[in-house]
Amino acid sequence: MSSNPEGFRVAVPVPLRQALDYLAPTGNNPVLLQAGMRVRVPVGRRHLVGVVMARGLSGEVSGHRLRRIEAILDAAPLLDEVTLDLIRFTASYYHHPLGEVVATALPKLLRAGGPARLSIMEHWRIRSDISLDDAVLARAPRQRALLDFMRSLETGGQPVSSETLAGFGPSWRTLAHALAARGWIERIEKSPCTLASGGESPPPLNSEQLAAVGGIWPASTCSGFGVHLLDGVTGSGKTEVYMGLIAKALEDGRQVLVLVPEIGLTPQLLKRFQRRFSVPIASLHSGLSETARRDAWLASQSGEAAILIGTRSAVFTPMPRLGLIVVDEEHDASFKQQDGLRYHARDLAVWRARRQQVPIVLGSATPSLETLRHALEGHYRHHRLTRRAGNARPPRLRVLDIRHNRLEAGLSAQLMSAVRERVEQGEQVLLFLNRRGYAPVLICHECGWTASCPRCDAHLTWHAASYRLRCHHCGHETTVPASCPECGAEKPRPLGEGTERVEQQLSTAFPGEGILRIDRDTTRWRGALDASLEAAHGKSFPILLGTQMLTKGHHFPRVTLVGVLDADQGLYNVDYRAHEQLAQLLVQVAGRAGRAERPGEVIIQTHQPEHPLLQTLLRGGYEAAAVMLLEERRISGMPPYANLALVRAEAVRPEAAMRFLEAAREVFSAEQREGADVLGPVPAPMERRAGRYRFQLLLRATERAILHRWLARALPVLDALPESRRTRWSLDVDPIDLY
DNA sequence: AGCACGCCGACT
DNA sequence: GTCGGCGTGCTC
Repeated sequence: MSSNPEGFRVAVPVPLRQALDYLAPTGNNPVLLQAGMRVRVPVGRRHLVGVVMARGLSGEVSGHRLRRIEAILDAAPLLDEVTLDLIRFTASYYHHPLGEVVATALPKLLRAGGPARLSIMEHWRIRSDISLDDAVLARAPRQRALLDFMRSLETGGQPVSSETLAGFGPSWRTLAHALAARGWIERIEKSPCTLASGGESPPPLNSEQLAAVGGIWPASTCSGFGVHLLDGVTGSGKTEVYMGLIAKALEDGRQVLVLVPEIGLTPQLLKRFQRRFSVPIASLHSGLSETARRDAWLASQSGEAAILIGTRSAVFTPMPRLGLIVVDEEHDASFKQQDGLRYHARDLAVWRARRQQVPIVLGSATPSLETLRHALEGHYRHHRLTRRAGNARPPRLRVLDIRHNRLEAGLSAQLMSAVRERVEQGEQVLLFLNRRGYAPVLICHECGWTASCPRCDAHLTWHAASYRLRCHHCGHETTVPASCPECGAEKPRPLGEGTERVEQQLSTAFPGEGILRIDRDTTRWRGALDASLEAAHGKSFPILLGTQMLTKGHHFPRVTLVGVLDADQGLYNVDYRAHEQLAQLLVQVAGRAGRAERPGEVIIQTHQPEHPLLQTLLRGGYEAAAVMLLEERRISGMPPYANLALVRAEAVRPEAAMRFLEAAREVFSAEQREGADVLGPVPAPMERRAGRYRFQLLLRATERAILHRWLARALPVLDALPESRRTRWSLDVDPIDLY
């Protein structure tokens, strides 16, 4: 028998590193209160929703200061032990406040203390068992119109939500009830999961695919933890391997977590899974309402959903019967959160797989150097898919030396004639330029003045369509000056080119040919990207032109030529990851081209045709280039051969940020041990952004454990520094770029 | 993060 | 004499 009062460790949403101690609530049997339940607790003068992390008190706070839990919000733990462990690990690995990690793990509605109950979701479905009476319908044209509307959604017998039906018009409900009265449609309360029709039989897998499936899930039951790199060129059927594995996991009664990048591919994958599997599938992505997010989360947490497809934050969703994790396009930067809690969902997924003893598959045509190193050194199993479906041949890459060429809006004569040839043959061309707007710089040819952002160290981009100058870093906007503000000369001129200018040039060169531009400016509105991609698949646009957006995920089977207008951007970039990203980008765009009958061609315009990265990529493909880059990283002592953490600081007055980082440097130096070094503080590559001056301090260690012990010693000292409150600063463990 | 407390300038 | 500026400090 202990005389200690019953207490609990509660994580609350405040920027404190640890959980707080609370006494058990009154009037309840404390045995009922378990780790993973939400509670309401007093914090200062406020009342916040927290999550019980553990039973017991830390003992760091004297008894008379302890306060009592006010209310228990859950009858059963919302977060299981695995998820609580994942949260604890995330907080310690990224050195981030525990309560904020908990907040990331929960959907907003649950974070706010709302009930952990599914909403009742009203849906409507056309009944297939009752035949329609055309004569009756002819006299009820509005009802007929609603029926046609439901059919036009092409849900394949799936119920349609009331939200969707409301798109028909204000009278939809009256009409729906009339149709229901005739027995032609029915109202149902649907689960948050898509109840898949399934049944589509899998295509025969080739030997490589079979070997991958067999190597990852060899037994009839889950074989335990293992990390598998599924390294497959575009079109080699990685998704079929995922589905083969998912089928095995489902047969074993297990749940599957599929993480995808944030590029709107979730619905596409969801549809494919629905056709194949007849199990409930939940999805979590940015397009969902808060209610839908909460419902999908709860369906996964309760075990109802057999498959969860989600972006980054889905890695925190509890799944009681988890049997397999898939991370698709594992190299994609959107798995790393870029503000607040800067976690990498792929890395956390690997940790979670180990914790839950399940296999994890990392899929990519262009694996990150981190993942590739693990695979090459044998820590991860390496499964290669080298054959393209339908025996399509790989695209031919060609470097086009533009040093002595006259370019018209960024297009060389050779590239133009290649485009012309393909267009004349009725084929499709994709041109890639990672710069939107008309021109990145506006310059006065008399005095050399350029339009720059008043709040950033950056030029303003000229947008011709809106006739405005815009800063792509802070959103600042002004009109295009008619004359130079410096010398008064008429009409400053555009320098360099963005997609708008290339589009203009193309429409002059190819009058009457459809040119479709896809970038953030043309797809700003909801659904616009989908509509554009749809249009791109049709025959009306022989020429597609776009930014990075166009290179991810989508395949355009009619494209036989890809032109990369400016590879130099990536070659000259000083960031340590720039070459890796360029190699990935070139291989990914190349993957958009080619089909069985005719191999695709990729033309890369550059001023450095002999650059080792381009040459290695051309001769040996992505893996050869990646191996070369790995060697460079090893020699320069950069990841994955070193472990980095970046302290960023920003302030309106540059001295404030700099003073903090200088103090921080002192602290880190004092705590420094063998195998660690500090670089900086230095100004960020773009020193001033949105009116704030930005500086950074880079911490590097040979071993991960050294870095983390170092951070653990230094950060509490840093927190106590008076300078640390006067400037906005953050810590980025494993930064993916040094900006 | 919030939300207090606290000590110095322009207002009914 | 007070309302309110945001510097400093704390939250079990």
